[in-house]
Amino acid sequence: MTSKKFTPTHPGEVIKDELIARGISQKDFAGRIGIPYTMLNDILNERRPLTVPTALYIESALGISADLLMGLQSDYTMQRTRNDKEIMRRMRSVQPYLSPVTPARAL
Amino acid sequence: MTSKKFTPTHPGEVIKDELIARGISQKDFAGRIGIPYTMLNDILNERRPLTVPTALYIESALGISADLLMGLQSDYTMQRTRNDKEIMRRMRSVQPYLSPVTPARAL
DNA sequence: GAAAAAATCCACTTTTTTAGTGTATTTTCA
DNA sequence: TGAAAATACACTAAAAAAGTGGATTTTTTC
Repeated sequence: MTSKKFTPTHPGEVIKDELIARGISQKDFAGRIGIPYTMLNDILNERRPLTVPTALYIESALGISADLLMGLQSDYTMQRTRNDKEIMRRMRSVQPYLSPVTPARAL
Repeated sequence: MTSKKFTPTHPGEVIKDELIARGISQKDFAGRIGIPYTMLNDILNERRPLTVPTALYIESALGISADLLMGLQSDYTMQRTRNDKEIMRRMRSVQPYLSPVTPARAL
C-alpha cells in the first residue's frame, strides 16, 4: 500500500504520561496551571490543540520545555494538514518555478 | 539592562528574500500559490502569520521546506507570547511541583 | 459493593485569530 | 513621467480556540 496516513505524537499524550508518572490528578493540575479541568482533559485526550500560553504554564508547573511541547503540537498540526485531501489537492496544483541552472542534457 | 525583548526571524522575511533573489514579483507569486497578493504582502511584511496550508503551497512553488518555514513561525509566535506581559505574569504565578528526590541536607 | 472522587465526553457560547476582499497610497524603474 | 509593483490598512466572513456547563462512565477507597 502507498501513502498511508499516520499521525504523530500529540503533546497531550506526553503530558498525560507525566501526570500519571508523578501521581498528579487532572483536577489538581488544571487548578495549578489555571485552566478548567475539562479543557485540560480535552488536551490530554487529544481533542484540543495545545497552545503556546498553556504550554508555558505547563513548563512552569512540570519543568517540561514549552518549546518541546509546541514542537510536538506543530508536527501534529502539520501532519493533520497533510492528511487533508482538499489542501493537498490544492498544493499539488501549484506549479513549481523551475530552477534555471541544470542544462537539459544533464537530465 | 536586563530582559530586553527580542523578536526572531519571521518566515515572511525568508520568503521575501527568496522572491527577490529569484526575481519573482509578489503578484506573480501570489497568483501561483493561489492566495490574494495583499495577503502575501502582509505575510512578507510580517503583519500576518504564515499558516500551514500556505507554507505547503510555498514549498510546492519554491522548494523551500514547509517544516522549516513553520518552524520559524512557531519560534516567532513563541517569542511574541513571551513578550506578552499578561501571559508571563500568569506563567510566573504557576506554582511548580517540587521534585521529591533531593534530600534537604544536599542543598 | 456503595459512595466518592476522578476522568471522560460533548454540546454550547464567547472571544480571538485568520481568510479573504477592497481600495488608496507610495515606491520603483523603464 | 507614467505604468507596474509594492505597501498599508480597513473591513467582513469564516474558522479556531477559550471558556462554561453538565451528564455519564470509570476508578478508587472505605
